[in-house]
Amino acid sequence: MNYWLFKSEPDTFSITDLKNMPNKTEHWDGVRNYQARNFMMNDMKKGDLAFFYHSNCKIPGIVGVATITKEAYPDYTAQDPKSPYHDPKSTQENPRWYMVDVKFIRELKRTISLTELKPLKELNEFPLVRKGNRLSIMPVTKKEWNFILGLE
DNA sequence: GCCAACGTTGGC
DNA sequence: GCCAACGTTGGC
Repeated sequence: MNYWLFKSEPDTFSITDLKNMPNKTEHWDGVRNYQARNFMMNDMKKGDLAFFYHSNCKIPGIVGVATITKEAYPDYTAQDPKSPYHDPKSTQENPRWYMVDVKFIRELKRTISLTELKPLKELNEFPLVRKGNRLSIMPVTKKEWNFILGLE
């Protein structure tokens, strides 16, 4: 099993929004970055666990845990001209972008903030705390996963 | 709102 | 295939 971190802007889609979805599940559309897409397509499996991270907000940090319930399939918003995620280069025959389904598991008892995570030497290799990191989906090692949950 | 860091685009 | 220009991300 693999571990992941998903970034989301709470103003757009928060952990609470995920919890309130029917079946507490939502398709993770709008990923338009090849590295993040490749993680989904190549390595993400049903049953994998993921941190839910709030970005671009007052206190950026990890706020919850989710799981993958459906493996990569074409992101249809890329073919929808009305969608903000529309990509004219993506077609039905040759979809450029993919998404997975993500299900809410739980909220953390508290937000584990980016500020708190940054100086921890156990997380030196964790992409999230690296300067200039912009990945919206990133892998988390088992060690990092357990370490971070231990901070809760 | 600023801006550094980064990814993507497209001309050559 | 290089790289400048541009757009976006996301912390602060």
